Amino acid sequence: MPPKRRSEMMEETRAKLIRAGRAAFAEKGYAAASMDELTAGAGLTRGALYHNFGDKRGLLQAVVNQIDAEMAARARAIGSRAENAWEGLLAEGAAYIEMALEPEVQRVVLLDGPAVLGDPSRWPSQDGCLRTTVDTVRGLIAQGVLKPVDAEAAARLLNGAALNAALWTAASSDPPAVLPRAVEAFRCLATGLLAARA
Amino acid sequence: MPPKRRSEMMEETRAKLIRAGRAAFAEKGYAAASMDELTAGAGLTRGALYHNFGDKRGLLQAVVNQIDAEMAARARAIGSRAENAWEGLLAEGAAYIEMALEPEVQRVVLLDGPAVLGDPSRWPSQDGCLRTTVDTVRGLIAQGVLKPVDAEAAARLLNGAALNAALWTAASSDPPAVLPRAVEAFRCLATGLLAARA
DNA sequence: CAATTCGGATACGCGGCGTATGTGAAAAAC
DNA sequence: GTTTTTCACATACGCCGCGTATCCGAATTG
Repeated sequence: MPPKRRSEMMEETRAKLIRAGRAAFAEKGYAAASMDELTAGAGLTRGALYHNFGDKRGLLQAVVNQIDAEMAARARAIGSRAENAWEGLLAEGAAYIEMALEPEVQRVVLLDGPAVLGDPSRWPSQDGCLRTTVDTVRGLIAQGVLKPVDAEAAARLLNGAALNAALWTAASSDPPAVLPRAVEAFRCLATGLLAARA
Repeated sequence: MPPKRRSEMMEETRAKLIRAGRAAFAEKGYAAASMDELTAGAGLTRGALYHNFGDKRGLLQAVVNQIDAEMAARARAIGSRAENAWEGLLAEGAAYIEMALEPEVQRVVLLDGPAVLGDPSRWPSQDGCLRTTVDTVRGLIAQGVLKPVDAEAAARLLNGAALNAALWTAASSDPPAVLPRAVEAFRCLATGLLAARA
C-alpha cells in the first residue's frame, strides 16, 4: 500500500463516519444516537465529525443521500429490466415497497430523514428516488401511455403511495403475508394514471 | 363560577398544556421545543407536564391525537356532503390535501409525529384519519364501486398519496398555483381503484 | 376538624451537543 | 532539505434540556 495521500485519508474518515452513522441511526434512531458513541465506535472523536459534516444533521444528510442513491440505482435497474416501460414503472414501485421494508430505510430515510432534514423536495441534492420515478413517468407520458398529468406530481404521489404501502406492511403483525396485498393496491392506484382504458 | 372541582382544574391544566404544546411544536418543531419555555408560557412548570403526560413524547401524542381527531371529523363531514359515495372519497382526499398544507399539520402530524411516535398504524388509539378513509373505502367496495382490494391497504395508500401531495405542494415555490395539479394527480390515482371503467 | 390524597412546584444530576482551542503530521515554500 | 504553513483531527469547556426525586399546600374524605 502506497503511503496514502492526505485527501484519501480524509475520504476514508468520511466513509468510516458515514458507515457508523448508518448503523447508529438505524439502530437507535437519530435523536437517541450519541455522537460520542458513534465516533468512538469508528475509532475517532466528535472533532472529526464536526470538521467533516458540520453537525449532527450534516451526517444524517450524508447517510440519507447514500441510502437514497443506492435505492434509486436498484429501482432504476429493476425497472429497466421489465418488458416495457409501463411494467417498468410497476416493477419500480414494487421494488420501492420491498426496499422500504428494510428497518434501516424506514427509520433513517422515511421517518427521521424528513423530520430532521425537511421534505425531500427541498433538499439541495434532490431526492434520487424521486428523480428516477419522475424520469420514468415523463417517458410514459411522452409515449402516450399515461394521461398528461404533471409528471412531478404523479411521481411524488406514486412514491408516497409506495412508501406508505411499505410502512403499513411493516406495521402489520405478519408483514410477509400482507405484502402482496400492499403491492396489489399499489398496482390498482397506478392504473389510474393510464391514458387508455383496457 | 362555582369554585371548580379538582378534576376540572386538572382538565383545564391538560388543555392549557396541549394548547401550548401545539403552538410550540408547530413553531419550533418537536426537537427544538423546550419544555421549560412551553410550560412557562402556559403559566405552569415542567412538574405539571410530567404529572399529566409522563414525558415529552406523551404530550406530543396528545397533541397529535387532538389534531388528528379534528382532521378526521372535518374530512368525514366534507365527504358525506358529496353527491355520492365515490365523489365523497375524492372530496375527502382533497380535504386532506388542503388540511395538510397547514404548517402545523405538516410539522407536527406528518413529520415529527411519525418520527417520534412511530407509524400511525402502531398507535394505541389508531389514526382517526386512517379509520375514516377505511370506512369510506369499505362502503364503496360493498357497493361494488371499487375493486375488491384490501380496504385497509387502499385507504392507507390513498392517505399516503394525499399527504405526499400536500408535502410536495407545500415544498413548491408557489403552493396555490400547483395545488390543483396535486389534486388532479390524486384524482387520477384514485380512479385506478374503480371497478367499472367508464 | 383531623387525616389523607394528590396535582403541581422545586431542586438535582446526567448526558449530549456545539464551539473554541490545541497539536502533530503532511504539504508547500524557498 | 529545511522552514513555514496548512489542516485534519483531538481535547477541553460551557450550556441547555430532559427526567426524577422530593416537597408543599389545597382539595377531598371520614
